[in-house]
Amino acid sequence: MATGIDSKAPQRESVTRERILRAAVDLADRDGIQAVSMRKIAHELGVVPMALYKHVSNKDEILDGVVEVLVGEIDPPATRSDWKTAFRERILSARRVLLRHPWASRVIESRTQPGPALLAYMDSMLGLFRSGGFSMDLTHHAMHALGSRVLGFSQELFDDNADVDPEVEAEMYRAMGAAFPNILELASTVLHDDSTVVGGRGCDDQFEFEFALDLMLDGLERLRDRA
Amino acid sequence: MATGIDSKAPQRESVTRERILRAAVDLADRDGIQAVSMRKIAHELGVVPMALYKHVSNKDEILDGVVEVLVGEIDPPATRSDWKTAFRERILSARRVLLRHPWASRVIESRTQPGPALLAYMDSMLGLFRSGGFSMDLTHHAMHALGSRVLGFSQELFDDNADVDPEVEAEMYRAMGAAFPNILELASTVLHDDSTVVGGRGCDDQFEFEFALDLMLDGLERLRDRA
DNA sequence: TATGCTAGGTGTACGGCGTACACTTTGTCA
DNA sequence: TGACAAAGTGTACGCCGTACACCTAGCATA
Repeated sequence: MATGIDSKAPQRESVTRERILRAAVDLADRDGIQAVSMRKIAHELGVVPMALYKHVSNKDEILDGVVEVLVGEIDPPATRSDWKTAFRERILSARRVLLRHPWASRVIESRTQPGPALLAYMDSMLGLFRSGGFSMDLTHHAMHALGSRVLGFSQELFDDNADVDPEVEAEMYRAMGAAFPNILELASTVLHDDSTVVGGRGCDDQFEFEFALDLMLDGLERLRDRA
Repeated sequence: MATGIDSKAPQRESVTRERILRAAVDLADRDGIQAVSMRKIAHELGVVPMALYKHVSNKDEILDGVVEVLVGEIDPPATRSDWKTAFRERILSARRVLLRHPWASRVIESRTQPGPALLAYMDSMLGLFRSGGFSMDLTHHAMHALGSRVLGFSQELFDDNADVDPEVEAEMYRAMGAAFPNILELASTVLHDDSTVVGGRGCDDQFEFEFALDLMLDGLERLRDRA
């Protein structure tokens, strides 16, 4: 009681690197990635923007840190499973993280150097391949081939999550019909098939993701066995 | 000579949508994508920033247009080839475009809706699958699986083009050794193997790209034949 | 020839951004 | 008690996209 450090008074919890990262994640979850600015993070913490610079050196460092936080949310690899199951499960765990944080893939893509958590994740994924009997060379190619899929996302060419009302969409397809017959046919096939699919959206993203993942894993396994 | 529209005086060529797009591409090629701003484009055209808004409605429209320009640079599909060769060649042509414009993949990723040129490209690629005897369903999954690879790029997890001097890099690997043994082993394998590779860099990106592409195409072909 | 419309270009301004730099405040220990 | 360092503040700069009012030149019509 003499020292004055008694944790009595709540005294407006002070800023730390960790609180900054948490605020950034929360902000992105709540208001989207474009809401993550030094000013808004600071506001969230009840502090002036420049105060953040006592704990991080710039915004990029915050984004790097956010990626590390996200990677930290991925489950550890299952022990006592064959390499393929363990690998697949871990990727699907990463994917669940990304689905919780829809803005995350954009942030990850924007980073240019991996931090310790991401390195550890990659190292562990490499280890799974090696334990499955893959040569170092093939493991290397495999990781490149998988690309961002090892983190649970794939780069779709355009975001079909845009919510256009079905009427407009139907009109669009009609207009496209003459010029783009294959797209038209694809659209009608997909829309027809998926009447039962969750959300009524065009395609089942989870299915497409696992389809592509298994296509790669099976192909890689075949290459391993051929050698 | 009476009308006054004589094309004698050069009279400082006026702004058009096309000149705006060309200026944007040139600017990105020369100074990087972050240099593409309304102000800089306008400056490039010898005009005030707000003048651009008489020809495009906002910056997003310019970026959409830039993507269309890029897609227009992709070679048309080879006629008289089997589906796989034609498909592969066209993707590699798209890749050449992206290598000419290293900033392009970032712009493409940032777009949310495809324009006419991209739709036409996709339609034609779908057509190649169909002509190769793929069902509409399998074609659909194939396009999802390929993702941005149909446009010639793959989303690498981090950009190993960062130019760190080899000494620093070696030190990094040494430090990593204990914590990330697999990465260390991979790095030494790759660095050893690639002493002859173009540019002396870590990996041969073109090889990795084609490796992954062929892995997918072969896998897809097998699925087609099984059905 | 005079009138007025229109397309294209201008100037100013606003609110956002990241962050450099100089400052005050606060808490700790000698 | 006084010094020092760490944490937080305030102001300012140069960027960004773009809303809005304005000006100007060229043209068709009366």
